[in-house]
Amino acid sequence: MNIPSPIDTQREKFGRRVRALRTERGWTLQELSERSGLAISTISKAERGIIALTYDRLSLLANGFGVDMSAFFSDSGESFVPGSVAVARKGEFERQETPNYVYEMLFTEVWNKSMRPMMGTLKARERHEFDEFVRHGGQEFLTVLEGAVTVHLEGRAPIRLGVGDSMYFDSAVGHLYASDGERDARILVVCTPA
Amino acid sequence: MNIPSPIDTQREKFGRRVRALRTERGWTLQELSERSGLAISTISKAERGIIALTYDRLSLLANGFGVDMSAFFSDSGESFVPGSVAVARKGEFERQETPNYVYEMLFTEVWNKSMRPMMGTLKARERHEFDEFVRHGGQEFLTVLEGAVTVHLEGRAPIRLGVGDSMYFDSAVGHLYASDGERDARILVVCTPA
DNA sequence: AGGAATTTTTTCCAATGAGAAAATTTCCGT
DNA sequence: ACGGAAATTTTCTCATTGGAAAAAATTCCT
Repeated sequence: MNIPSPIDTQREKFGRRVRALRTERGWTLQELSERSGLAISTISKAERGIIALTYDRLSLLANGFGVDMSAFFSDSGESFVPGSVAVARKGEFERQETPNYVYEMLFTEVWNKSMRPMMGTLKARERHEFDEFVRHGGQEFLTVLEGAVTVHLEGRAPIRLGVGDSMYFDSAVGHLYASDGERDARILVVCTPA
Repeated sequence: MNIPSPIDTQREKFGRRVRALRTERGWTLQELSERSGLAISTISKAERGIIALTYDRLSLLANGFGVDMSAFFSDSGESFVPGSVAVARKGEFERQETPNYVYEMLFTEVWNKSMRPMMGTLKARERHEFDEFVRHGGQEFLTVLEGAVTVHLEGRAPIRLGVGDSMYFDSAVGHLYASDGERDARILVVCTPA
């Protein structure tokens, strides 16, 4: 009856997504059924790719989850499951150390994020090493949490930032951060991929 | 037969959107039919909200238009001028005030960024007003700069965050922030568009 | 206006989705 | 292992969708 086709895998993918959303919250079919108004059996079949939900059921389902419809389709890959939530407690970050920086990458376990946040500590120093400018795709947001920072942008005058100051720029522009004060500086950087 | 319901208006809204997408391109039903593989009559009915397309037809339709499925449900953005740099000094933000929050949007002048950073102050209060959950496309990063915050996520237990804690989640999940301590809380939020 | 070509809507029937309830499986504690 | 409760899948039936073709409406000529 059912000829295997790209649509079927699509459908199955969708089903897995729904099931992930549900089990992640620890809900049973019945609970989701009550929240969304769909029949238990309908959800069960949808999760296994046996049927393709109609638009209106999809809408109800999204409501039941308390998510926007687009959550089902956002093709942020398979890894960042729609509806995902991750919490990182202070200090629970993955440390990455270089002579001049200490970076703590946040949420490395959540793949395919559309943002890569990291906390950085810039070590105080008199004279800067000859760091290379960094260039990459995407855009970059930087804010200073403690201390003072000098941002060097290729082809521009250095920019001094104090606590509470922030910057937003195209990461393709060569860039380089340095602590400016006597003490170490703390910064929060968020990058987007190319 | 058909009892008028919120779903119907939903459905009609969707239909109008599809029709807009099609006429915008100057396509006839037939042309879209050939591109998508759906029958002319099916598209016609869907555009007028007579029927609710199933997931797989929706998928085909998106293909026909050459867009991602989520395009049906979210509005779009354009591009960020390559090489852009913007600096925001502390306090130079655009203030946006509500009874419970004060948000300072950063870099509002840089259009079509791939991130929307904002500094928020959550006013301390005993009992929270009945704020609606907020939902939108994209993903969201939150870190606490001062005070303590309780994050309410639809369908989940509230999450308490202290200074230095952070979260990363799918913005499609209904969410709501509240100050948790005696004092106002300061947070930094970065969103990506849908 | 009239008529032909094109586009959209309607009709009809086969195929598929949706839900209630029964059957099965999974998950417990004992 | 066993029994029972809870969760999931299957079955059965009815309602709705989806597509081919006919009917109606619109557009575009002369």
